[in-house]
Amino acid sequence: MAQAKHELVREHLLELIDSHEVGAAIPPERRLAAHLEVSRVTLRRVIADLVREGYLTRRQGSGTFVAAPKIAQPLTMTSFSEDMLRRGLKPGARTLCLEVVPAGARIARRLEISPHDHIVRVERLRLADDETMAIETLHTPVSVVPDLGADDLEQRSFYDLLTERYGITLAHATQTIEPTVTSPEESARLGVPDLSPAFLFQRVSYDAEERVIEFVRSLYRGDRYQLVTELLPARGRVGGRA
Amino acid sequence: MAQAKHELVREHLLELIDSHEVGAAIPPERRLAAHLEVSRVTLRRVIADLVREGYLTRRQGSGTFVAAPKIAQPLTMTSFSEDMLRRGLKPGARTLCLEVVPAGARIARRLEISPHDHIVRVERLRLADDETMAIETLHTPVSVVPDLGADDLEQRSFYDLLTERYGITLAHATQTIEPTVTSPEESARLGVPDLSPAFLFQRVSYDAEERVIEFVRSLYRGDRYQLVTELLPARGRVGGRA
DNA sequence: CCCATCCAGTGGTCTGGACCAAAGTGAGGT
DNA sequence: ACCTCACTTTGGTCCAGACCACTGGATGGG
Repeated sequence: MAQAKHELVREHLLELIDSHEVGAAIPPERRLAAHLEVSRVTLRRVIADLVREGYLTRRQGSGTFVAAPKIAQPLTMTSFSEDMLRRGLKPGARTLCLEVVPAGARIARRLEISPHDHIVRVERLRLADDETMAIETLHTPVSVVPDLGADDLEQRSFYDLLTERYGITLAHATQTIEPTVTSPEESARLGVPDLSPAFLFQRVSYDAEERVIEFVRSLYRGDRYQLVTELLPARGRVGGRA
Repeated sequence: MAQAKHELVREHLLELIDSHEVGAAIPPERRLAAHLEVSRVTLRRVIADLVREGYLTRRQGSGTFVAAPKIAQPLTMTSFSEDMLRRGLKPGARTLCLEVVPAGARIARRLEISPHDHIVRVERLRLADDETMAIETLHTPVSVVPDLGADDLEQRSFYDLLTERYGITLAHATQTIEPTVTSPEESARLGVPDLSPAFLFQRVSYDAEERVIEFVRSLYRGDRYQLVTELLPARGRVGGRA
C-alpha cells in the first residue's frame, strides 16, 4: 500500500530538519517541490503543519528555518515516567493495592459502563528520585484488561502494557486539573504536612474507537510539582458561539 | 484595505456555525465554494482550520457538521476576559491599587531590568458574573507603558491597551501553575474560607523582540475555577533533535 | 564612503480542475 | 420483509500555474 504523498513529504522534511542546525534555512519551497516531485500546494500544506507543531518557522521574503526545540512542551499526553524523565528525575512506582471490584455509580459514569460491571482498581505511589511524588488511582474495565496482575505494573508502564499485551493505543484524553489540599491519609502517604497544597488530576482516556479505557485520579504534591506551559497567542476570534 | 479572501470566508462560516444547531450539517464544499465565489481549495483551508479549532467535524462521504462547543479549550494565550466569556461568564475587574515603584530584586529579575528601575504595579480583582474569581497583580516596566492611568484599565483589557495605545503585541509567554492555599488577606478578598485551595499562576510575557513586557501573578479560587485540557498523543518522534 | 533605489528571490494567496475513497440511497432480487 | 449492489453525493488528495508582498543584497548616485 502506498502512503499518501504528504506523508512521504513529511518524513522527508523531518529528516531534513534533523540534519540541520537550529536556525538553518531549508531549501526554498519551489526547489523542494521540484526535488520531491510534488506540487507546491502539497508541500506547503506539510510545511504549514510542521510550522504549527513548532519544527519550523517561516519568514516571508527570507526563507524557512529550523526552529529551536520547545523547552517544555506542555500538555501532550505523556506517561508519568516520560514526564519525570523530562524533568530530569528517576521515575518509579509502588503498587499499594490491586483489586477487582464492581464499578459503582460514580466510576461507572466516567467509564461509560454499568455500575455492576467489574473494574480493575489499582492504587499506586508514583516516585521521583525515590521520593513520593503522587498518589495515583487507576480504574479500568476488566473487559479491557483481563488477567492483569499486580507484578505487571512494577516493571513497565501501564501504557506499554496496554499496547504490547492488549494491542490498545490511546487516541486522546480529557483531563481536569484542580487545586486541593491533602487529607490526613493522603498527607501520610505523600509524606507532607496535613492540608498541604496539591494538584488533583482526573483523566479519562479513549482509544481510537472512542471506547473509554481508563479513569485516573492523581494527586500530586504541590511542593515538588508544578506545571509549566509555553503560551502562544490565540489565533482567530474571541467572542461568539451561543 | 481588502481582507484576505480566507478571512472573509472564515467570518461567513463562523456565522453559519452560530446559526446552526450542534450536529447540523453545513452545505457541501462544492456548493459553499460556488456560493462564496472562492475555489474549493481556499474553502477547504478555512474549514480545516475550523475543524482543528473544534468548531466543525467532517465525515467523508457524509458531510461537515457543527461540533459541540468546547467546555474549556486549554492553554492558549487568552486574557481573563476571553477566558471567562468562553466559560459563559460575564467578566469584570476592579482595580484595587495602581502605583509606580522601584522594581526590587525579585520582580527585576523576572522583568530582566535593574532593581532600581521603576515599574507600574497594578492590583486588581477579577470578577466573573460579579463574583470575585481571582486576584491579579500586574508588573510592567514604566518604560513600556508611560502615562498609564488607573481608569485606563476599568474599561478595556490591558492587552487591548498594549496594542492600541502602545503598539505592542505579545508574541509568547511562559506560565507556571502551582497549587496553593489562600492567606487570611487573600481569603477575605476572594470571599472564601481561610486556607482554601487555589491556583497560583505566574506569567512572563514577551513581545516579538523578546522584550519582557509583563510579569503577572494571579491567584484563582479553586472552588470555582478548574483547568480542562484535551490531551493528544505526543506526536512523532520522541528522541532526536540535537 | 554612504545612502537610496531597484530587483531577484522568497514565502503568501488563490484558482479551476482532476481523480480517489467513504457513506448514504434506492432499485431490484430473494 | 430483507438483503445486495450499483449509483450518487460527500469529503480527501493532488496538481500546474498565476499573481501578490516582503526581504535582502546589488547597484549606482551623491
